[in-house]
Amino acid sequence: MDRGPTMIDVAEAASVSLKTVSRYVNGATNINPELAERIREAVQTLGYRRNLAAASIRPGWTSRMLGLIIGDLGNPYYSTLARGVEREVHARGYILTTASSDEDATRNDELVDRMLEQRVDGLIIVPPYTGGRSWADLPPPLPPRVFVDRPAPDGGGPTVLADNAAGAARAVELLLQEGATRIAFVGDSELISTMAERRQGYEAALLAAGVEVEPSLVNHGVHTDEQAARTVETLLTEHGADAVFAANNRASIGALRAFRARGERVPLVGFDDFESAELTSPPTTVVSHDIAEMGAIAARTLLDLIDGVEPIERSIVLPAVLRQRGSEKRLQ
Amino acid sequence: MDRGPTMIDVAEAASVSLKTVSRYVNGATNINPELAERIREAVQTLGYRRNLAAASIRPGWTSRMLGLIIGDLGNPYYSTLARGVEREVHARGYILTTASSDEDATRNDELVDRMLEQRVDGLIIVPPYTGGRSWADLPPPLPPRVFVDRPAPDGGGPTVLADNAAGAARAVELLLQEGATRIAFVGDSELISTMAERRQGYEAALLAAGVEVEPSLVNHGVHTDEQAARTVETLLTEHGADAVFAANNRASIGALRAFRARGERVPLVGFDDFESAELTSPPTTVVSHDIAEMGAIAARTLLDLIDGVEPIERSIVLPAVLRQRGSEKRLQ
DNA sequence: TTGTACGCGTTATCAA
DNA sequence: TTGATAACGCGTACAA
Repeated sequence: MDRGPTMIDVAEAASVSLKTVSRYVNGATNINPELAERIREAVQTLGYRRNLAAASIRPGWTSRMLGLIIGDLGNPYYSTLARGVEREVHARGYILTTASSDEDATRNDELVDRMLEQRVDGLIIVPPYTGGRSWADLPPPLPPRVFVDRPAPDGGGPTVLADNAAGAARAVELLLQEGATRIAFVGDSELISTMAERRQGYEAALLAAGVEVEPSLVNHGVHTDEQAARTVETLLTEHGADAVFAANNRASIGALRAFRARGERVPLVGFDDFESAELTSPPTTVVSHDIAEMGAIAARTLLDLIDGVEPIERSIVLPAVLRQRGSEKRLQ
Repeated sequence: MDRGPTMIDVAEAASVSLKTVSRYVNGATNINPELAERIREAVQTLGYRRNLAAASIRPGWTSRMLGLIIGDLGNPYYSTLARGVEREVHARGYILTTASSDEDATRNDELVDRMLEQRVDGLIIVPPYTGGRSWADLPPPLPPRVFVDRPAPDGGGPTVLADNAAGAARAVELLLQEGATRIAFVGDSELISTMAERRQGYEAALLAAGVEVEPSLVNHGVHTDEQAARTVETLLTEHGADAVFAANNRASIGALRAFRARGERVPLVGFDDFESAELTSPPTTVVSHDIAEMGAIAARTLLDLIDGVEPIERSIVLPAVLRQRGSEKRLQ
């Protein structure tokens, strides 16, 4: 099997020593121009390509590869985050290996192991919903690592989060201003930290306004648009909900489907923006944060960590902003 | 700097030779159970992790890493494709490094070089719109590689494509059936092969129906929704278009925006599905292909190639199917 | 079944 | 400025 020419081949072709080629390849300046030219030629004609894997096993050298583990690359939320990470990482000369954990803790741990065996210089991880190994139990040396979107697991590390509670409260306040009194909460499992926080924000806003929290209006465990649509339908027909806070974009889309099927809508505010929120009738109001920026910040934090710069804050929280588009209003 | 324990450390701790540890780690069966147990313990207590980068430089061994280069990870179209690739790749024990070329040929070539230096076992590439290096000019050995979504460049390799022309023709036929006679084409630059093919399908369908192709109705170079919205507005007010074929999803979204701004719509069929096509009023009819499946097929083709199995077909073409939802109809 | 010795492609030391 | 030689962590002939 042909593995391509090596430095030795180049050295022979250029009639210089191995070390001189190494110097040339690594951009050393103290090289006789004549030899440099011979080496350049040899590299050209042989089609030499350096072997970074071989270089990386030398002491003091690294792979200049980073690992990113997210829930699902196919989910626009995470791919946007990945894009933000990628931008920063490439700007600093690293490449990125990406993998989806499918929110499975075991799978997540396997991917961590695999990437560490591949000797990535650091990891950016969106922790799976629940469970998984504690970082405190891992054998040293622990790699530089940063957690995003959800709190770091036990023994974790620096974390970049969105302000879920404040964002949710902001959404609910808006619905209250519009005169709603029976605001439904529709979201995924409470075991997901973002969901629990958004739920807290929802309750805090209600309490602050003197509105009682009614358990029958709070719905967790909604994984798909279809489930969300059925849930919203039930909330409207059986529980007298007069507004909906959709705690993620699947819930928003489900609510919109339910409205369409019913031919009737109530005020709606969602959490997380989605591609065509502006195309719905009326356009959908959401609270959302800059996901790509969240990824970029996580990447910068990790790269700093690799360079030995400890982050000032152990946890960075990004604000969620309101994008008011009309769906929070009552029907005219 | 601590680089973690090596096989030598494990061998010493377990009082066995290096080779026995190597055998153990690689799952050889012919090991004295007693020694195996000692090694297991040593691995456990030392927290040994194998160094795949070091292993990969041995003859006959590889990195078990694959590279994927796409236009933009943040674009749902490509992230869906990436997810399809990832699924197959992980199932066969590989990890995937992903990178966005931003449709820049030079950037694409740089990424190819970097991944080859990192010694990936193969590459999956969405070729940038235009230009870039010819594969025929690259020095051997050329890595296993597969191209997706657009035709392979000069000297390329196996390719997985969608049937753009047939899909576009199908969309236009549907609009013709609804009685449209002045069907506008709205899409991105003709330099993008998918766009050129969709344009061809558009013209072929018109000609087959005996409808003349009118240049003023054909619009290339639309990159954003905003541009598309303005273009559609002009088509409706100044060129008497009575239907729109939107050649990608940005064009679809732009058309929907223009309709909303005007408070009036004409029949519309788009190419490529989008997240909330079912939420628009009416739901948007599209022709689309299975992007994740396209990625999965590309991945399988590459993995086969790595195993020495040449693909039967040099080019695999996936059908585009019609998802009829109502937007192709005239107003009642 | 186990171990010694060597090579993979690269960079670093140190003497020339 | 250059070059011989020794690592880096690992897998494998080949000998024991």
